[in-house]
Amino acid sequence: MTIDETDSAEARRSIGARRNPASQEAILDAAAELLAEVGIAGFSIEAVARRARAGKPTIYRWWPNRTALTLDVYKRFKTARAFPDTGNLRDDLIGFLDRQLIGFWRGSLCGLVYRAVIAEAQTDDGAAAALLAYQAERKSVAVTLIERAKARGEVPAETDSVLIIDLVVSYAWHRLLLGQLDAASQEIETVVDTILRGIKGYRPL
Amino acid sequence: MTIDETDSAEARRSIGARRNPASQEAILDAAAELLAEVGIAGFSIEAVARRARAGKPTIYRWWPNRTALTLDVYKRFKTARAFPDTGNLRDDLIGFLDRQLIGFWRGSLCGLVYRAVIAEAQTDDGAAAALLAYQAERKSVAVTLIERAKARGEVPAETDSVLIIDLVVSYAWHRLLLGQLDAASQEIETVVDTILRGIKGYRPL
Amino acid sequence: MTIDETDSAEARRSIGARRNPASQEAILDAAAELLAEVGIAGFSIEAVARRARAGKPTIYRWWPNRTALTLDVYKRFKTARAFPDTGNLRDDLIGFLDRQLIGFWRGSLCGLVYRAVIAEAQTDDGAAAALLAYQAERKSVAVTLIERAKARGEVPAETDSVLIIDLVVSYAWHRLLLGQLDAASQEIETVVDTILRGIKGYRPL
Amino acid sequence: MTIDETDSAEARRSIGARRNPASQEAILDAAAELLAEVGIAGFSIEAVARRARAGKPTIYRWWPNRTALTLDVYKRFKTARAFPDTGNLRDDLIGFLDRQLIGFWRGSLCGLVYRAVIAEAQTDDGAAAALLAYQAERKSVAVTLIERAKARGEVPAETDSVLIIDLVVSYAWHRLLLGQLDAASQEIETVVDTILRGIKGYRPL
DNA sequence: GCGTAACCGAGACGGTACGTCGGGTCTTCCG
DNA sequence: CGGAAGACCCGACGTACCGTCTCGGTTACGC
Repeated sequence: MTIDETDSAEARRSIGARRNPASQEAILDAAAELLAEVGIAGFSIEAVARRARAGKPTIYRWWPNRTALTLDVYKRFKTARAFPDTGNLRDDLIGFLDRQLIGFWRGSLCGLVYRAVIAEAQTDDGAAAALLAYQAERKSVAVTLIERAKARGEVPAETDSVLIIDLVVSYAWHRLLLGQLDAASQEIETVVDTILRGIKGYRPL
Repeated sequence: MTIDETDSAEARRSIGARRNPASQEAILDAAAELLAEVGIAGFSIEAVARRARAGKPTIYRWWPNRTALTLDVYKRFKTARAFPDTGNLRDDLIGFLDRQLIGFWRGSLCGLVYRAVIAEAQTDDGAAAALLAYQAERKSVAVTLIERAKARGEVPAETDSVLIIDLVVSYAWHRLLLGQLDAASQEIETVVDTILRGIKGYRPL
Repeated sequence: MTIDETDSAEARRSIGARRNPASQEAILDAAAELLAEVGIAGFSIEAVARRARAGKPTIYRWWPNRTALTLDVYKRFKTARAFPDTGNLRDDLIGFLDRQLIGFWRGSLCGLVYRAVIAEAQTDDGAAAALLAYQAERKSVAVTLIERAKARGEVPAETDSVLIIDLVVSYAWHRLLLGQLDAASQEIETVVDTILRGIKGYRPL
Repeated sequence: MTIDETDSAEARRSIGARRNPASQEAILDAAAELLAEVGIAGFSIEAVARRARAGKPTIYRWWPNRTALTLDVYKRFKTARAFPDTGNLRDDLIGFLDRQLIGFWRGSLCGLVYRAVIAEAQTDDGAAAALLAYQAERKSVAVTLIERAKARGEVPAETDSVLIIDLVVSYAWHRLLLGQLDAASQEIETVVDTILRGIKGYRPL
């Protein structure tokens, strides 16, 4: 973890009439540490301020509510991860599920953080909006996978790209929210195959 | 709604050294009403007690925490809903999505309540366990849809019934949690078709 | 202490349509024990009922409120103590202060209990009334000391007996309520002498 | 009463990172009013907070418990009252009893408040210590009455000044705690005379 | 000799208050 | 103007007792 301890540090002072990056760092660090240590419950603005040696108003100045902060912690961890073009849709989607969703959540705090964000979005309208916006942006990126396949002639042009991505993401969310990421990582290929080709041998009556 | 007003009722008394069903009813009623009126936020034990004209200790006596109460409210609404056999899997699944999940959540408080339960399950371990158990039970019922199709020869015997149901349920959860049930109800058929047959015209390279 | 343990005893049953002395004993025992163990604070009807293995209504049936119970505990300890006639008022009053008030309170739980009663009388009207009645009764007995002295010709017939007793009792209360019984027992004789003869050598201008 | 109504006032805001005197005033005012209106019972932190439009935490921030608050209310009322020198001990003591104790308690809330303080001192150790300290300070002032008389040659130098004051104060407490201040104010002179000269016509055997 | 009345234990009930925690706002002071 | 600090009001948390009530069972007394 790239978190440097700030507990015993000298209190940061203002650096004049502009945002102090050190404070923002300290706050995000503290938030991440808290999430790691005490989990979603017990993650409060108050606790973050205490640990970061920051004033609550400093937090509220830059993040309108707890959700925004949580989401920022999430984004911070979400290093830019490209969507490498494997040349075929199946492997693209497998990689998407594995490295951007399930595997990514499993391997870091991010699963925890994202669960927190989703939970808050059920309570808080602002959080819901923020999450929706974030979702839309992420999906629009993921949709390029499908568009690439269309360009290759792998799937027809009239394919509903968004729906396909929705199905993939929905599956990942479901597993995340039920704490079943481990099981999920076992069946990624099956899931992708099902979404691409449907039920093998399906014979409608 | 099957809720009869209890606000102006005479205060309930103890009926001796055992649980007073009227109180429990009033508490669950009040909880449901509150969820309907103010949503998940603002749904507090304190508010429930006020509206139900019940003492807080009476609530805590029977429900260890807010999650338990919320789950009880959900179960209360979840009337037994059958899975009518339409004779083909496609219509079965459409009916499942429409009447048991998306449409059901849209048409009542249940969507709201379920969102609350899922949110709390991210914070509270007990809630998570309760939700998992409930999920497992519901899914095991839904799986019979697939099994019926297997018996009809509609799908091969080796089809992973649970995965199919998981995909369907995942999609519904995703829409629920993002507050997109209305949009979801428009594309139920497309979703089912995709899950059954995959991407139409998919031509793997 | 004459308290026999009742915790592990078989629960007492009703003995028919009359007061069960065993229950009353157990309740008073439990109350006394609690006062001895946890002091005035933490002495609650609930705790008494638990320890005595009695139902709360059984307590409320026989004692209208906590104060009445406390007062009964006090009376229970207050074994009949006569006012032996020493033949002169000074020794009578010294004995009264020493054996009925200060020394008596010092040597047992009674000081504690009486402090509790007085404290409750400040809050509870019923308690105030009960205490007043008890006071009146006790004082009327003590007044006989003065009447005996009148009969002996030791003090004039027009002496205000009640006032003299009031002064003696007031002094004892004051010391009790400030937790200064130990110091008080040292100056009993001086107090009595002052009350009987006033300030020695007082020469009004 | 010097209490200005704050019920309908605009809610006080924070005045920055330091104690808001307006809040403290409002809280003490509310406490005094409550004591005046509903007496010692029903005087709760909760009720004070409600009436003062203050948060409970604000009260607990500055007063560790109810006793501390009650004592502050008492001190607030205890305006500096001098001990005018009448030139003779009898009138000095009568004035002391009448204006500093019995009459003072009768004429204001102070009797009520002081009863509350004494009651709480029986339960709470901190309150007991505070009361003792207050008592000691008050008595040390009152003792000057006797010292003045000594200087005048009215009483011998070896007179136990503290004991005389104790007797006077004890009598006042006793009447206060039994709610007999009205009766007490009738017999102030008799009490003082008895303390000064003893039982008139006392003839020890 | 049998109903009935009062007692007993138990414990749930609606309440009130407790003392604590956190949310989000505000203001002061310093840089 | 930014940032630390911390007080402010508010409201919810979960707990402890209060005094009342009803229950099922038991026993003694009176008809």
